[in-house]
Amino acid sequence: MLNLKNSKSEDDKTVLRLEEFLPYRLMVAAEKISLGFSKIYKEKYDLSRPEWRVLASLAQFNRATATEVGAHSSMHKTKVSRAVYVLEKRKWLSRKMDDQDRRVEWLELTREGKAKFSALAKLAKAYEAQIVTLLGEGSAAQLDAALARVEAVHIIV
Amino acid sequence: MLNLKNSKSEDDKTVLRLEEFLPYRLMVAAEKISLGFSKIYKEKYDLSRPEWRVLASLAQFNRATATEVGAHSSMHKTKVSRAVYVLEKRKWLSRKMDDQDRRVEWLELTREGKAKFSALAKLAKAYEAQIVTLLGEGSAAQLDAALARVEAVHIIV
DNA sequence: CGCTATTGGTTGCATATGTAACAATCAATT
DNA sequence: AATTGATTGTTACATATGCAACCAATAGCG
Repeated sequence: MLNLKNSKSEDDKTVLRLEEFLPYRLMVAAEKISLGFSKIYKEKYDLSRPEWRVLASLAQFNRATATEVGAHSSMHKTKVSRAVYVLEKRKWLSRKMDDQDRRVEWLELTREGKAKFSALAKLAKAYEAQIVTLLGEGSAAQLDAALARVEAVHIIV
Repeated sequence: MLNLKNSKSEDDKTVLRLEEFLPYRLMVAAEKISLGFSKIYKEKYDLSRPEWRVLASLAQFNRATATEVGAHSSMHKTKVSRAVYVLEKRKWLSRKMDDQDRRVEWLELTREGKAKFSALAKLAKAYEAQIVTLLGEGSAAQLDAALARVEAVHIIV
């Protein structure tokens, strides 16, 4: 029998529709969802994304090293270093050298940094709630579950 | 996990866990999934992401303007412009001025460009298949459906 | 027509980023 | 103690990016 499937163009491995390609779709979706909130912290608090992430990490940890912040927020250490520098200049965080190991410095939000973060966290939750509403609870739960799977996956390449 | 319900102390609006925040999770997941494939086209074909997207778009359209490519691949026109320049230099695509409207130029992959894309498309499909396998068909379908919802949503901010 | 507005595409500039190299410090081994 | 290696964080450099300004060409409209 003839293999009719092979003659169909949809099976051709050399054809690919970008708008159906998972890495592309995920990236576009992520940029879309992130853009909305980044506008908020950029316009209202003049923060970059790395700065926002450092802020959020320190709010969680109370006290952490730059390495820990980077691990927690999936950022390269140079990004963390630069974001910390800016936040320190703005007096949203303070550094304190470790007594035992003088390579590490402990980062901590100042009172002002904590206050700013609290306000921002409210906006973040409201934004997230808006997204969930727009998606619908069902789709949001689906996305949540799918993301958990992606997070658990180990890609070898 | 998304906190869809109003539970106990976790619903303090001034507290936020970065690793549970949807925009963050989506972005990290997208970077993770995209990184694997970008390594392939960077290392094997010395392509940037914008270049890869232009290549894929032109392979689909056969013939398109830079504006069309940008719309199709979600890229700013300057990114498209620069990617087109590089691909033209490498003789992977050719430009031809429109006869009617001399502002627009039609882009088309050369024979070489098409050949390179065909090879790359195979790798792309294989990569995507690997991701689907790793996620499991169920989670992959979930992700697919959730992404479709995200794509359909209109964020107001 | 002739003026203005719009569109397609490029480029200058300032900013953001990753890589690699670096300084400083600590750990491990001899 | 001295040497070697690893770790923490910063910085110089090259590249990538978005924004705004720009040029060229067309469309709209009086």
